[in-house]
Amino acid sequence: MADYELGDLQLAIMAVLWERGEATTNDVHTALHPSRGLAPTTIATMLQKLEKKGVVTHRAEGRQFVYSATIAREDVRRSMVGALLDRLFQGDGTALVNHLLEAGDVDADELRRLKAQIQSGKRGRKSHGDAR
Amino acid sequence: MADYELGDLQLAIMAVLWERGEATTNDVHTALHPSRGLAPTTIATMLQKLEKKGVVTHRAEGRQFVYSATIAREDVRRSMVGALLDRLFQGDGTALVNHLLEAGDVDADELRRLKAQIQSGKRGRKSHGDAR
DNA sequence: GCGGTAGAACTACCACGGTAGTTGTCGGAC
DNA sequence: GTCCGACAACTACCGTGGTAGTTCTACCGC
Repeated sequence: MADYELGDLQLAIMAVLWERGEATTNDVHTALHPSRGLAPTTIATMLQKLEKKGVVTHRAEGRQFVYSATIAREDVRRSMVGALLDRLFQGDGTALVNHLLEAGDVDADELRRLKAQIQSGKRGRKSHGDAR
Repeated sequence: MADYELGDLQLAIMAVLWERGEATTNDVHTALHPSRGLAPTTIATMLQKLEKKGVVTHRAEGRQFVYSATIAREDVRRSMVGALLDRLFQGDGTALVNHLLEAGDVDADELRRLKAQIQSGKRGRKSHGDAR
């Protein structure tokens, strides 16, 4: 059930991988450069660290490495949100939703919409046993 | 607008301070010992680090220090939830609520309750312009 | 064939959370 | 007055995210 705790840059990199399926070091660097302006070696190093950690793998394609995530975004979200929930809200999810409302990160309308969506069947199971 | 990023132990300590208003090193240690079994010096060191960071202050009472938080729980929540939101959900609060539902951290009933509560007036101000 | 270049590998560093031992000090008990 | 105990201060150390320079290597073009 692993407990993933990724840092900021790590998540940014993972995001690229999740969005594209796979990407070379260069792809990731290019994608992140505008917003972070990091050296390519920094990305490469991070990718290596992520690999040592087991959350990404690579495959060689000619001279370059093509990386891809080995864990699902959902899994990371689950574990990180869970950790935050425990640490900051003593595990009380409702308190978090409440906070989100207070902070204006979601508004009541969206909540309403969400609720409606839920009731319209799409819900019921609780099979989040795992995945991939 | 400060950006608080506290670690696990740090939050546990802050939680004690927030709950009690103030507490001595020993109080904190005693409160946390059952769950974490840490050495008293560890707590003391952490308290010092938190103080250097500016999130707690102390007042001497006899020969011991009585610590108290200088920042509100809400502020920490705001900044940490905000960071998580950006990093993991690209800032989409609704996606987080959705995740919470999927993960079973809140259920639709609670959401309904929350929504009802909101509509019944308790809401309205949205003064999260800042604070202290 | 040779040199340049692209990209991986290796190494290094800093900051900081977390953990704790050691030392210093001050006040209270005898 | 002296010694002990409580507690703060100082110092240290590890792991890891983040950052990047330097080195190594292999391919490509001339």
